Amino acid sequence: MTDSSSPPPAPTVPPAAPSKPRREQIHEVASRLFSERGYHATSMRDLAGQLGMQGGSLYAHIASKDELLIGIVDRAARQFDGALFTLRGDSLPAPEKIREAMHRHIRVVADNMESATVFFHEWKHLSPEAYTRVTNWRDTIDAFYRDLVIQGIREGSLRPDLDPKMTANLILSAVNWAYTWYRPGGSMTPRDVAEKYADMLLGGLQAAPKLAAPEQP
Amino acid sequence: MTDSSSPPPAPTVPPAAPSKPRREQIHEVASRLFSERGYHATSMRDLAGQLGMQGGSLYAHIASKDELLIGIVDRAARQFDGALFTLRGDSLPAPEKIREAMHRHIRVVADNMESATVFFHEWKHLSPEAYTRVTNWRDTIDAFYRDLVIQGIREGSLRPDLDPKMTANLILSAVNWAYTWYRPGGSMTPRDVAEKYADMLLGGLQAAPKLAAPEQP
DNA sequence: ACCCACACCAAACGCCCGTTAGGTGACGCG
DNA sequence: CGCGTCACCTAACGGGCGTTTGGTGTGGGT
Repeated sequence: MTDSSSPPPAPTVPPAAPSKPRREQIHEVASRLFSERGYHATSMRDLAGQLGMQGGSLYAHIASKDELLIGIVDRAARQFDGALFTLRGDSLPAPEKIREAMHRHIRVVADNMESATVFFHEWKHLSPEAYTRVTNWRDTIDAFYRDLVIQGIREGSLRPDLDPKMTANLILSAVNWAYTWYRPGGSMTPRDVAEKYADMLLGGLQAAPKLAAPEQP
Repeated sequence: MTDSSSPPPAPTVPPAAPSKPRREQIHEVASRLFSERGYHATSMRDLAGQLGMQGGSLYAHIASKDELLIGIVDRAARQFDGALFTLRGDSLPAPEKIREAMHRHIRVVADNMESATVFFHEWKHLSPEAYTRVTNWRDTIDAFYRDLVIQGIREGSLRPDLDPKMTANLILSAVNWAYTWYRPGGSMTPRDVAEKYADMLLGGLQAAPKLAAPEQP
């Protein structure tokens, strides 16, 4: 912006500037429609109609309907990845790490309700390669939480009788299921949800932890 | 199976015996296909093919594809209802009641994996009346768990600082999400899953609850 | 023997699907 | 002005969809 000596920056054909807005608009609207109605119940003409164009015109910007789905699901997976895997290096005790992981996980869901919903509902309809890619990726997320529990048991911060697989399942149930009920406009932030969930999960629901003593004052 | 002492029960035209096996077969295969591929990705010709017949022949037994979906979803809802609402009267303390409810809930999911999957995935595609019916029904399930938590707080068996809505959400996350990972042939029975989940939820994941030494000895 | 209900088939209906092909107007550059 | 590019449109393609219609063979009842 400050240089006045150079010529206008190649206005003829931007050589490597494929970041046009229209393609992103299509992906955004597709996320919304796929999450609201489902992949197979959304037609390309529906999608085009929401963008004020005809069905066939979409193909000037995208290659196919499958490609749209793959793009949305991959994007969601990358969001989870980016949020969670920076935690691997941290040296927090396991309970804090679980709390933080739940917070980030729920935040990704909350900030990407539409693509997260598509991710959880439509991954079965991906093309075979994308399908196995997503399946393998999910296994690494499972392993992430499982390892986190194992670490906690080893360091003594988590109960030693925990089943790591089932504990990871329980944590994942809590954070994933949020896509069915969380509403971004509501009164709870993702942090609120994560804090409440982590408090309940780590501390337990029961009132008296183990008061073996007679409770006469 | 019916009765062996009475004469053959009106063999000419069973006047009100619509419980033919074929209709049930169709519903069963439809449950399987809808749960595996999704409602919109399953065609009536697919369904008929699995039963060794032509697409049009289905309509001698059923009225429409929508009716099939409604039947499957309603059946699943009735299973949950029958399992949970007999608990309303019981006078157990809340932790036992939560444990038992989770057990029954997970057992319904495990014993009806296919229709439960259809229920959780395809309820958005129901006809408007069935849609609102299912939505309202889900609210009553939410309320059931919420009331259960409120009861526990009142009677002092659950932590007084619990948010009943969020606690019910957490319990429902655990038991509902089971449809995504539970496999009936595996090593865990629904009871095993429910016991582990209830232990973790009620008792908490953390090792040392809070070594009771707030006062100086 | 007749009859009729039954379970199913073969073919078609109208409609919508994802996708492609060719055309049209606007715009910026030489 | 001429040219190319871009975003989009109109129209169509082949095919699959849910569903309907008019048979056809079979088997038990009278």
